[in-house]
Amino acid sequence: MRTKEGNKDKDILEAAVKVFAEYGYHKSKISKIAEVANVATGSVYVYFKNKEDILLRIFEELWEKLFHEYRKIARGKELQPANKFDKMIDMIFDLFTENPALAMVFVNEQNHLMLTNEDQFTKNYDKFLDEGIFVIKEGISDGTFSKDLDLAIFRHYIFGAIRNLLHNWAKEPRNFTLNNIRQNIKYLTMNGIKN
Amino acid sequence: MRTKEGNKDKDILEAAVKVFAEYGYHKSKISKIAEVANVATGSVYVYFKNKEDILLRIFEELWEKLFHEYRKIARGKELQPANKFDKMIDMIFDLFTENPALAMVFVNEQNHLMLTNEDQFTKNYDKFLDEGIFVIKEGISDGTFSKDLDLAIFRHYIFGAIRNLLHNWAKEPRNFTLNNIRQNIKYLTMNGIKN
Amino acid sequence: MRTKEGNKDKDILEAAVKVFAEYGYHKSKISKIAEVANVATGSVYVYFKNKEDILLRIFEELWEKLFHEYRKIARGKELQPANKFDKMIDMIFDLFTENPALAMVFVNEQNHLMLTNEDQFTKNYDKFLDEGIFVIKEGISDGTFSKDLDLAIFRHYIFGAIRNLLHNWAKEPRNFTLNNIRQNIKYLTMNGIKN
Amino acid sequence: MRTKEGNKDKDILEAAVKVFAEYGYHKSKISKIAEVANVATGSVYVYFKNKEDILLRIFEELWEKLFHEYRKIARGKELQPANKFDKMIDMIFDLFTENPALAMVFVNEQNHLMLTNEDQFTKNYDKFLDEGIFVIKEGISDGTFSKDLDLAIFRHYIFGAIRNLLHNWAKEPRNFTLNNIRQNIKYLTMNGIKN
DNA sequence: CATGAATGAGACTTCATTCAT
DNA sequence: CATGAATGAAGTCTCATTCAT
Repeated sequence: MRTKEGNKDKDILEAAVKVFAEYGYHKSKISKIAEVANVATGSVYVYFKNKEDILLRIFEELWEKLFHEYRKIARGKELQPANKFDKMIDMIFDLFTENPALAMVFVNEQNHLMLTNEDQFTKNYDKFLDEGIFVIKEGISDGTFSKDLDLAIFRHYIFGAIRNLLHNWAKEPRNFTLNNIRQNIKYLTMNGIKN
Repeated sequence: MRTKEGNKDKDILEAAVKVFAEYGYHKSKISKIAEVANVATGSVYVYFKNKEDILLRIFEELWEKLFHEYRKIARGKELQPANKFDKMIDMIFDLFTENPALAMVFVNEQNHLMLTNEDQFTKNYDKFLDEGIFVIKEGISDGTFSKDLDLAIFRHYIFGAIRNLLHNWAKEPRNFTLNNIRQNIKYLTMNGIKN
Repeated sequence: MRTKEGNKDKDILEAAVKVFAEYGYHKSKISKIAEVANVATGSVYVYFKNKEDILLRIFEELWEKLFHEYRKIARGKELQPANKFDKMIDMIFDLFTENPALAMVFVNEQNHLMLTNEDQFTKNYDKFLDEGIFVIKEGISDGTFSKDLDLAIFRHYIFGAIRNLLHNWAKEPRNFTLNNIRQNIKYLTMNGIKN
Repeated sequence: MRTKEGNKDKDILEAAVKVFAEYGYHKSKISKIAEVANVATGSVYVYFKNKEDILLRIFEELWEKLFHEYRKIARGKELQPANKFDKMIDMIFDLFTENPALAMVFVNEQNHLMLTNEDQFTKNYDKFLDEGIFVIKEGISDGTFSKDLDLAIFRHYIFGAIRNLLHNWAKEPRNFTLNNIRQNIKYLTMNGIKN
């Protein structure tokens, strides 16, 4: 047994991602998560208030990360809007390439959180999407993107498209090259929105 | 004997859509569905094998309907591919406009079914998407749509985009006009794929 | 379909014997009994008060029959006690040979009835056994059987032995010849009790 | 952590014997067993897979015990076959004298297990009976017992007789002296089989 | 009488959560 | 902090029984 330096916190979170990805949130047992994390069942409750709290933390860390990366890209001065958008697509794909299980959870368990923690959840989700929209607006201003775009709609459009492709990829990775997916998304979306 | 008055069958299905939409599949109790359907708890089991069977039947009826409509559109001789595509978007939006709860279930509970009934589920899902793809291929042949499209990817792209928009609309209908959503989808996608 | 002249009463009883024999009382469903009897579920309740009542009637008819046959043998003037005893063994074996399913029910479901209908049940059971004991007493009087016998015990002894053999035979008829069983019982018991 | 105080394992088993004896297997509720065992309902499922598993374990422990005792008697060198047989009768009576409820379960719930777990059940049951038959064979060899005995039949004969007497005694102990029962069984059977 | 759809009480079992050590 | 045995609330499903036709 490798000795852990006490990152039980993180171990549990990682285990939970794996387990949620495989069985879905509701069919995932705390005892299974604990087992995968190499931790006693009771220990889970030392670090997390309850089962839902685990899911919440998974998303929080995810939004946090996504938001910061997106913000960095969005507020950068060097790139053009089209390139920023391009980079944003890349960013999200890179993240989930490293952790397909995370993609599954990200895609499938959002609804559960929205049903019970709507406010807290939406806030983070919106902050992240807003950074994307920031870039689109920039592009509209400088004439790169069409000014007919309804941004409130576009944000869900692009997010839904990506989410669904990630889901299908994570479920059956051999059906698609992730790189191929990302190229197609860029192509389809760019054509869709450019002026 | 006590003869069937009305269609308890259908009543239960409709009640289930409402309840699943509101609470999500796992937090929906059979007793609640029965209550909404105005039926005794046990009666649910006269018509459905178990809880999952209800969900399965909801989707089956949905795929059935979607598939037939799509097939009719796809195989028609009068319309151009672009118009067929247009009509397909309309069709799906009309369906869910009439029944927002169905949209919620459609969007959120797919994953659960795929986890447990993958084969049966995927078959119907694929048949439906194939009809859409049929039209895209037609459009590629006659030069309407770009031949660079990767159809395996596009099908998930467009489906994901629509699904997510429907979800967000069904959750908070006042945020969007459905009509607006559909126009934007058509615009974005058409631009994205046209030659 | 053969037209029944309305012996639903008997049809149900016969079906119940078959079903109880195969599944045991508790796992037997009324609907299954009705199906085997070629009758609607509800009709069962036209003829029987409830499930237990069916079992009760099966035993009642059985005791009735056994009691009368035994009484006839016991009170006859021609035979010697040893021959009467012999005939009694034959009688019971003949009955169950014709209807192995009845043997199964007879053997296995007695306890259930005793638990809930003790008085009613015991009365009939005792009346039947008493006729057997009557013969034994006769044999003791005339010196055929040992006067050391405790009749209260012997009645359960011989009945248990027969019951268990019938059970094992009914379950796997090819393991034993019924005739062989009956000869052995006679031999063992006769030796056991004779003076 | 909460450590095991005492043997909940055993407590539940003992409680189950009492409850099964009183109500019969099917009418016994897990909650009742838990209550008698002074344990929470859920705890039962920490130690046993399900209700049937409890019954199975009761019988397993019983066969185990009976088999070992019988084997010890059967394979001993000091006693004569007739004395071994005698001791075997004693042994079984001593066991159930200490625990009448066990006798009830032993007698009444066998059939349920045979219906669903036939193989596993029969194996242990047969092993136990075989030791008894071993002694009978020994007695036939040395001329103590009649060589006309059909052993396959005799085993069920004697077992059924004992079972039924135990049942009737356990149900109404004041009707019989156990000692009286055992003497009569020995007498009847010995006479029945001796040469 | 006959029917079989409808009922709803009831029991098994699961599993998130607690808590004594 | 860590543990995992213990808990008990809660929900699915079964099926004997009823009853409107």
